[in-house]
Amino acid sequence: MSAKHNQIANHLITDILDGSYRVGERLPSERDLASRFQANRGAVREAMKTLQQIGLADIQPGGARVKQRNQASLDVIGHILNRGELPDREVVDQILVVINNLLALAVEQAIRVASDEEMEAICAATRPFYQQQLGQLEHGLARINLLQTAMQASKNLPLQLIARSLFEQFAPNMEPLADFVQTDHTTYATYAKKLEDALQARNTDAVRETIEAFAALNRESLIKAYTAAQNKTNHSTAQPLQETASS
Amino acid sequence: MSAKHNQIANHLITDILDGSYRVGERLPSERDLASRFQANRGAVREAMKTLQQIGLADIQPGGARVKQRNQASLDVIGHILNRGELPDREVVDQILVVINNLLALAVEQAIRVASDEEMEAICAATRPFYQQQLGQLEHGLARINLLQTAMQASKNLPLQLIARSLFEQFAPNMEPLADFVQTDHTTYATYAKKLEDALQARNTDAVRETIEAFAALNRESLIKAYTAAQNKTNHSTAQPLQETASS
DNA sequence: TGACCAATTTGGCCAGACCAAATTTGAGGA
DNA sequence: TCCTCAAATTTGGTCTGGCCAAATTGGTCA
Repeated sequence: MSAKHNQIANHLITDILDGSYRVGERLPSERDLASRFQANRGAVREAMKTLQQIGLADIQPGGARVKQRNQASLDVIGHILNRGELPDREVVDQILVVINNLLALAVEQAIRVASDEEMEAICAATRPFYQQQLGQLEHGLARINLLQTAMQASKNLPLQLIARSLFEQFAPNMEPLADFVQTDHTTYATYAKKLEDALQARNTDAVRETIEAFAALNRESLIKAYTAAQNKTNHSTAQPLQETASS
Repeated sequence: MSAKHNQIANHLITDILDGSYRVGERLPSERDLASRFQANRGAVREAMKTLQQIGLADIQPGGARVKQRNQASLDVIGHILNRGELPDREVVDQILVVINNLLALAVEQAIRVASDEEMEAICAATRPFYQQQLGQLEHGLARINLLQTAMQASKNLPLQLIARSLFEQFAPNMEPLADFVQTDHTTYATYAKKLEDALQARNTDAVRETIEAFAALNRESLIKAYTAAQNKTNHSTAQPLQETASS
């Protein structure tokens, strides 16, 4: 379905991430790979370029060598999460930590530089949480909207780019867990109200505090989702239905 | 000197960033570009792939279209900073904000998860600032070292990747300003001592506070550096020497 | 005017080839 | 035996020219 060079790239990325090649080791030559994948060297070449820009390989005349994971680009995250049935718990947890912090920073910056209209937009984004009865899906969308609105208002380009890159790699890979996530809407509503108050008071400390509360909430539901998902996949290898698991 | 596809890519990136192509507009076809740059289509192809992965262009059968700046990858930052004689003040300021926040987060996480040895490593990284008489260059290296040590200790992969990507695009582009930066080593030393105390007490709030103080200091010296650099380039178009400019 | 279909354009891929740089290898010398 | 240095090979970078499928475009017909 996807382009051939993407198939090749994904294959190589998976291999590298799985540890099939050690750090510093030389990857097979382009000609070699071309024959292995039954592809033209040009296609392999583009795949290699992907690896290079993702930061997994350092490619020079003489050979391409595998780089260390923590020397890679932010764009590896998606591939790291993509391995296995469920995304790596630890990395997901780390991402949540970072995203929450970025959100806090965005709001903090917004308080400094945003216009009244933009601040109002953020406040408006908090209201659905306690003014409306949201379904699981709508709740997720509302959270995304809050994040985006805050990023917009921060007027900080690097911050926007980071949040966007991170989120776009994060979100699609959380799909396998989606059915097992059960958000505590009530507590969320309480915190949302608190957040709006803090925003309207332009109280940076209170904002950060509230967002950390959100973070704790998210982490908690994540842990539950993981245990639920793991139970499901252990009991039946077939399709997991949306049965509810309680603590 | 550089590879041909890089030349082409850089040319196109510059054009897009300069606004030669409007958002949504179609870029010239690969064959067209190939003849313009007197290059082979394969080389152009690789250049286009670079644009795509940087997130500046969306490339499909039928044509490649320019994307919005805030939809790009984090990797555009370097190219954005690279335009003009001096990097864009605003973006540099935004990057400093983000980096300082990431550093604070890293230390915060380190306090949570790092071993005593790793915490000690961070503390050790703060000492050169007040135990030794550092030159301008050594001072910069010490700051980099502090950042890296903290990132290491945070054990947060996404955080490490973000900080690394951002910093590696940031640092080389600050070269033109390097001669005009004069750091207040004394104040830096004071804050460094405070930071170490906060670290040893594992006091998250104090850490964040201190790092914000660092941020203010950096921003201040940045502003001075910019005014000095601009005066220099205005007065003589030739090589700027390391003359000292005071407020 | 608006919907539909063919011709053209465009990206994706392929085959085979040449060059320069890096690596590997092997021969000669200490 | 071990080291050194040059030749041979490997490898990435580029080129020419061509075919295919999808997207765009333009013209035609209702």
